[in-house]
Amino acid sequence: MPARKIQRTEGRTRLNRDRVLETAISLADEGGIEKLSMRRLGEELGVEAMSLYNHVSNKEDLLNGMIDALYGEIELPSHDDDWKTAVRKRSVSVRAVLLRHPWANGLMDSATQAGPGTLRHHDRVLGTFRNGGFSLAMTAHAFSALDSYVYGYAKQEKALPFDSGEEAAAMANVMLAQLPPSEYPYLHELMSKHVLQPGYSYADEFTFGLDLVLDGLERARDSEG
Amino acid sequence: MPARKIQRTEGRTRLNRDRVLETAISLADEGGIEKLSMRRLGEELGVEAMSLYNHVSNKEDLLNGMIDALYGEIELPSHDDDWKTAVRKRSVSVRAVLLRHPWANGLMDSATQAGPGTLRHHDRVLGTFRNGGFSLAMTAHAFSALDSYVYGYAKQEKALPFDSGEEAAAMANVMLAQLPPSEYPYLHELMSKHVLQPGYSYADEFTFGLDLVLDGLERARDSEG
DNA sequence: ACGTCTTCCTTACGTTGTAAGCTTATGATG
DNA sequence: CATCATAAGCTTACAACGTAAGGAAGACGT
Repeated sequence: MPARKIQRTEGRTRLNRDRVLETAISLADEGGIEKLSMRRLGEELGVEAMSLYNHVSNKEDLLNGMIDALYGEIELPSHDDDWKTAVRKRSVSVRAVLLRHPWANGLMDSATQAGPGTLRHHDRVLGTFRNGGFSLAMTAHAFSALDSYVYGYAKQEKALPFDSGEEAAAMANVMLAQLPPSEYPYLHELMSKHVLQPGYSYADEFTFGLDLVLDGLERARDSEG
Repeated sequence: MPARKIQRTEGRTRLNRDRVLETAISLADEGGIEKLSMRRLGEELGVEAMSLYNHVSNKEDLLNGMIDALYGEIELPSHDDDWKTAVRKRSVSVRAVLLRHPWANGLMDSATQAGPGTLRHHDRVLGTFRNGGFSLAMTAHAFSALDSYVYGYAKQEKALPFDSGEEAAAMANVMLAQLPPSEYPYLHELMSKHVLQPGYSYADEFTFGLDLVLDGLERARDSEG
């Protein structure tokens, strides 16, 4: 069947793992993770679904690979900065990546196997704390506390039905109208007198908590026996 | 067909939304969220899958209902405690609930519609901050920072392949052996000299970060203009 | 040119959520 | 008690899913 040969020669590149992962990521970016099926992914790559299994052992492996690829997008902490600004920049970058790929955070729960990108990233963050004068135990504390906050924030941010902007404000107004003020007085107060106020944006909460954690870590490091 | 009537009379209770939600929760607790299908849930309740749709509008509604039911398990902040211990107890309770139902955290991303249990819970937490002397803006900060940490921690805790115990230590040893020390020196150090040390338990990291956040919030409240 | 190995395709199976339409049980009204 | 509307349950069916099994076609070392 020469038709195939022509097609190949006309620029249809061969499949490989990276191309599969890349396409899977942009497919998930566009339509959400639930739109990513092996069949649709194959279609996008001009290939039958089963052909993907030559480069990925199953769907779980595909998802793990996508997560690991994403860790490569995160800006690693720089050696030129002091620990605090280095770690801070990294954290801002984590949030940016999770905003760009909203499906990723939920996927990391099921991602059992850490890939090389993930390990490299973690190693550099740990190193930044160690070289910043943190003891081993305090480094463990810091790593846990910081990333709990960062990933937790990203999770909340995604779950929230509002952040800012016209459309979101309209949505928040509808929510507020359905909220009995007598039953939920504090929620009502927060929504009407704060969230719906002009200039509010949930995105701004990120740096507050981030600096709170970073300052707390610095204090904990300094007051360590 | 009298067989059915007898069966009913013999204690086969009628279906209702609460019973559906309860059973779905315990099914997810036992076999993980991926084992929860409408067919299996029906089977567990002695009913065909389609019958569930009389009490739940679709699977998403079922999952939303499960989440809202779980919020009812969380210990609400008590009015008898000062804000810090009240909120602290609540946070410990959140973590306990998420440990009891490991599938819940990942589900909360997709839970668009907040139910009455969820709203009630949030309202009480907000009220605790307000009555603890937090301004409206600072309450928003506090709520965001604290819950980001708490839910983020629970997420990490579940994703981690180790925490403590014999079995986990064996797992960690295998991981360590596969970790090239030259490429990941800090990870290697942390694992061998800290995580694998007797007495280590990742669970202990929770209170460190929790108190760090709470102390930070107190300081922020006091230094507010 | 030939044999081997990889990549891709075809077909098929069991499982999923749920739409459509039917039957049976329940509870109010005559 | 008889009747009848409404709610609750069952049956069947469909499209989409992940992937096992095996065949065909291309790439590549010799």
